[in-house]
Amino acid sequence: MGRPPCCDKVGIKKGPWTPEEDIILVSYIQEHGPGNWRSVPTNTGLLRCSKSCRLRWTNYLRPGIKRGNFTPHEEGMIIHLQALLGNKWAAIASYLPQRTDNDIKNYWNTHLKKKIKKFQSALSPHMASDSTTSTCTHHQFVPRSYAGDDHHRRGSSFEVINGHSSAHPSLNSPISTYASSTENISRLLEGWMRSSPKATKEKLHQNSSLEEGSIDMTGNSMAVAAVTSVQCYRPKLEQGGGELVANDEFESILEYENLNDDHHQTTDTIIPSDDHDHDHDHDHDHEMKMDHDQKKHNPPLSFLEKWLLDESAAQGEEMMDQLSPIF
DNA sequence: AAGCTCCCCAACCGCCAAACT
DNA sequence: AAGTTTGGCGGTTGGGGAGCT
Repeated sequence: MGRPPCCDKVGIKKGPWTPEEDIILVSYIQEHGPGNWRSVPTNTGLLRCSKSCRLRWTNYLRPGIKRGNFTPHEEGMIIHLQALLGNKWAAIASYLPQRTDNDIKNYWNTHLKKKIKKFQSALSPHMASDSTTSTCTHHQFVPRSYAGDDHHRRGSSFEVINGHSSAHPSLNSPISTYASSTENISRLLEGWMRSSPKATKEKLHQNSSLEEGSIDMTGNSMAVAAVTSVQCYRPKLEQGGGELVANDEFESILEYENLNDDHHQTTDTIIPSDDHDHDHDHDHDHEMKMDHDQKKHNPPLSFLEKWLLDESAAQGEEMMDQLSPIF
């Protein structure tokens, strides 16, 4: 009955991933694409459970990921979106294409929560009780409690277009994806080499499957395959967006959304059917296709999405300006 | 230099809906 | 239809680096 077990519990390695493991995983995914995580440990020989492989890929190795150095713009967006959506990190991450939900969650817990609390304390001591259910000082958005709200909690922040999972809108651009993939692994190895040159040398000798050529794979040749396996997705507001308790401004936007629901195409219908049979020989045609593909994978944002991004950018920066003297 | 504390973040854990047989 | 596993999510933890004494 049911599926076979994803992996045996005995002999499963835990803890930090080594560069060797990363390279094996990335190479495998570049060849086979993300998904079917159950078969990854078996096929790669990695002594990791499928879940660990998936997490490593989505949170660290996946192309297009930017790490650290959150800009004021991003900070503002996170604050804004957290106030709007609550601790829906996956949903928030869908509006910050280069960031993972884990990264945003960490940044919120380690930096922003404190900042907000401090800010609220400065404004009014009684407001600072719980920043996770906080109100945004600019918009007064009060998200309902998401705890126990399974329908809302399990809502996907991505609309799957091509039937693949592990989606992220950052994958909309194959070119940047290519660069980022190379960057991520190179950076990883660079750090590893720098931190322990001796250990690196020893490890390379120990692992016969990792000849120097394998390391070179982190360069262009390695990432080439990644381009072909890139999947395209777009962020989508969760169905439960209407449940938000909002101020007048926001309610009017929701009304606008509702009014336009009948006229809006869904994500599924907005994507034109596959037209790869067309002639792409000429450069012009190619450019046209590139443009078309970009539009196809980045359909126009809904009014709410546009508003959110615009407002987040503007208000976020404004908010950070106000916050800066306090910190 | 050594010891201590604090902080950050990668990775794990547990839960749940969906998928699968 | 029922039982089992996967994939995805949010919460939490602990190793290690940074800063302080």
